[in-house]
Amino acid sequence: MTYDDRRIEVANAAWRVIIREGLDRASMRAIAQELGSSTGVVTHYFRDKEELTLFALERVFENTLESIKACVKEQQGIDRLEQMLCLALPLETRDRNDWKVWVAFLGYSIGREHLIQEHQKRYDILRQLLVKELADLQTARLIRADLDLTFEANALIALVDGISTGVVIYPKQFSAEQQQYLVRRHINALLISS
Amino acid sequence: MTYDDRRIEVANAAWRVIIREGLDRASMRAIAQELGSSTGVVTHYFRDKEELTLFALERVFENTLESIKACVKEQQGIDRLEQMLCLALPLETRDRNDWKVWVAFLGYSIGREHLIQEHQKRYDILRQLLVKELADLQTARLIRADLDLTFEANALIALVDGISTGVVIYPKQFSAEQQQYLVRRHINALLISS
DNA sequence: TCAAAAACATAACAACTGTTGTAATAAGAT
DNA sequence: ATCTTATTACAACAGTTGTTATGTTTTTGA
Repeated sequence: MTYDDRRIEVANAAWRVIIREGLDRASMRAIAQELGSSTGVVTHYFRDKEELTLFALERVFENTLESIKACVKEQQGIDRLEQMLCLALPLETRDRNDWKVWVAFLGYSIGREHLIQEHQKRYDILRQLLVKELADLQTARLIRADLDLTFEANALIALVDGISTGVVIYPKQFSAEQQQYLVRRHINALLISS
Repeated sequence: MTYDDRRIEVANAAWRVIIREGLDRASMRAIAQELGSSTGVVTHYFRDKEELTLFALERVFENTLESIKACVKEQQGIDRLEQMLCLALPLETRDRNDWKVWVAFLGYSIGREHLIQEHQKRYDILRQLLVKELADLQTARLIRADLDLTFEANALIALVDGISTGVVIYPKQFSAEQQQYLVRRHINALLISS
């Protein structure tokens, strides 16, 4: 097992503790115990706690981002945009855990300006991705030409964010079909009215 | 000053610390210092920390809920629904602080099942309010008759939640006009298509 | 095979946490 | 004025936290 693999194992342990106990209760000792080792391991692979928790968050983000980017190569047109958004949604029970970590970090960032900036960075990446996607759809004349693409990208992020937060709080709130329907309905409002 | 007034003063101090330092760093001592007194005052008015923090959250919720209910008596029809949702949004810089507390609690609830249930209770209240509102609009034949009102209420909550979270993370993301526009556009999709 | 390095364990540190008990003070009523 | 009660202060408690330092074990590489 390589250094990086072991690092990821530690981060995964942190990931599990955060989901089970909460971010502020994910102590070094709790993470080490979850990993089945001593705190020495944790401190050996991560300079301090912040580096560890940020790495765990980065992994959650990067994982879904990659699955989104992968989808881009397989789909086309409006379906592609819809698929991209749906891949970010907690359609399956499994995906809900990633969103739990995300929401935990969001709340943890209140009152910590540098963590807020971390989130801004990630939202920026998502926004760029969506703006690019919307621009393609616009040149293909599939969505309206008078749209403010940055604004619409933000609106799509807010849509996914709102749905997912609701599902994290109360899983039965939206079924997978209902989540997809909301995305479709939102996108429909962007289409060329013909 | 009555007992309840003083209680609220303590809760307001907690509210300020949560916004400034974060929920997990809002210690009894930090709150007492913000209040300009000793921790004895804090423990005197609240059994324990959870009672205090939940009271602070309840106040945030109750305040916006009351302003929403007040608006109900002054407006009518579709405008009323729109106004209700806009009152929950962080249109002004001031409102953002309440949303910061809300988001902080949301993240803090991850891994704490009883806090999740607290949030469910509050979402239930909002949902009931919106379902009732939508039902009135339906009987007035202002919105489509084939809508699942509970689902649509949840969708509206998700909309407001998503927008507000975005604004908390990056205030310039949505101007007040843009927030209102998103609400209007969403509502438009519910109208009778004529 | 053997030294060098990486990986892990353990313990101690100081700082901070919520809570509790006790004492001091202020307010109000009799 | 005096007794009672509400309010506030302070200190101590036991527990937890992140971090650091110092060992111990294991692996690696020549």
